[in-house]
Amino acid sequence: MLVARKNLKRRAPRLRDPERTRQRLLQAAFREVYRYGFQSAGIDTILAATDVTKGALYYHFESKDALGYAIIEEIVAEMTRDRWLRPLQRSKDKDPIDALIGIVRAIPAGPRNLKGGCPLVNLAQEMSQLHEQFRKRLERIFHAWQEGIAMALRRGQHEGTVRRDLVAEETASFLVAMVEGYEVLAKNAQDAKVWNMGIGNIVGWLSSLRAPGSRKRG
Amino acid sequence: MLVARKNLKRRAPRLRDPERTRQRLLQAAFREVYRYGFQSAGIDTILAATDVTKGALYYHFESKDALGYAIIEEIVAEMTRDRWLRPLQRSKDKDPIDALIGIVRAIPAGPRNLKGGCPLVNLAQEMSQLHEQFRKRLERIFHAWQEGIAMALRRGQHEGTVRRDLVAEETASFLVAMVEGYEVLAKNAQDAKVWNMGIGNIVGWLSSLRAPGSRKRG
DNA sequence: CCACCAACATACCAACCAGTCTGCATGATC
DNA sequence: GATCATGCAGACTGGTTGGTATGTTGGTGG
Repeated sequence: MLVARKNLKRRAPRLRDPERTRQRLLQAAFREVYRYGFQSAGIDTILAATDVTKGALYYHFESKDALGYAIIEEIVAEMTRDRWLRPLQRSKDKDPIDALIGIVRAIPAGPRNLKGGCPLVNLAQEMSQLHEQFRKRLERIFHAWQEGIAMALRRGQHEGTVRRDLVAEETASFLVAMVEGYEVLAKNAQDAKVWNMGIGNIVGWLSSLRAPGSRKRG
Repeated sequence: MLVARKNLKRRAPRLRDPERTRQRLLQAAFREVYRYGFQSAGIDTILAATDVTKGALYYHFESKDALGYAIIEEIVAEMTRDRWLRPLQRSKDKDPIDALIGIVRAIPAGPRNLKGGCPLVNLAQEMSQLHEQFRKRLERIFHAWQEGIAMALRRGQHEGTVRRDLVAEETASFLVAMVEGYEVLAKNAQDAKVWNMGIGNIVGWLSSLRAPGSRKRG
């Protein structure tokens, strides 16, 4: 007598908006990866955070690795562009030191960022030694970041606002290292004071890059 | 008629040296954790790298977490003491800036360290937001590290070799952030040139901490 | 020489994991 | 209005995971 019941309870009317589904997946996956790391982020956990199913995920992404690549190239890279490269582009008529100080000061110190640290560092630390495909993609971001800073510094050297005795690429990498380093310290301390102290130190160092005779700090 | 055969093939004469067994486990676990991260390091993989069995592991360590704590407190902490705190102690009669420059220059840039980065940063990045017990133990190390540097700087200020206008704790944390930051960059780039450039930048910055009138770089 | 305990060895387990497979609804096309 | 590809839904699978239960030694005190 057992009638084979079809137990397919539709959860919601199908969206039929594949691009939107893809974006939802990407965002949820990013949050999970940001929190637990790529390796420890579970596919099922990601799906549970959305109303998307496994079928949809593997329709849009070939594998978990492919999902990771998309996170790096579409979300993490975009964050760097948004926070560093575009502001540097926008302030092409200003003193680059001022622009950099403004950018560093604008990095949010809210509890979320404090807890999770910098997504770029997180992924790089976890994956770059294990997975060459991840490493290459992450390095592109680091490179673009440093190159953006270096370009601004070179312009400043040309315009006379930045000391001419320093090598732009080296100084740019130094700034990146400082930011990333304090990001690590603040994340471990889970304390906004650590981060604010770091900002202060970095800003002070940035000021020391001004060309002698250039405007002093306002 | 099936006689229950005892299939216990002894692998080697029992060592009967529990402390040695514990150390072997710790070292193998450290290597695995260093490579793959704590969460992704598998118990079975660790055991496969030694000739120790699961029974022995769970005799010496209550859980995987306990094993992680031991790695932090007995291996990672010891590395920091060995590389930073003891050299600073030993050079109590020297200029602390010279001592710090020597220490930074002595950080190995070989392919192994380059690949894996700094174990302290690796663990902190992975665990500090997920697991309070890990975070607390790691923070103790960071704190001791910074405090060791700060003490040396204070002594230098007292003796007149270090600028008096800087706050020792802040400067110490800045140095730590720089080292950790370049550690991240070098690990991602997988390139010794990045690390050497970082050393150069850090040494240059350290030199700028000398008190005016104090001996110039030799 | 026997009891006992530290120090393991090994089989086993439930939970979880990334990934697959089959099926089905829906809008576009002819 | 039949056909078909797109865009999924969801059960299932083989392998791996940390952890446990139970057994087995070698040394040692009595």
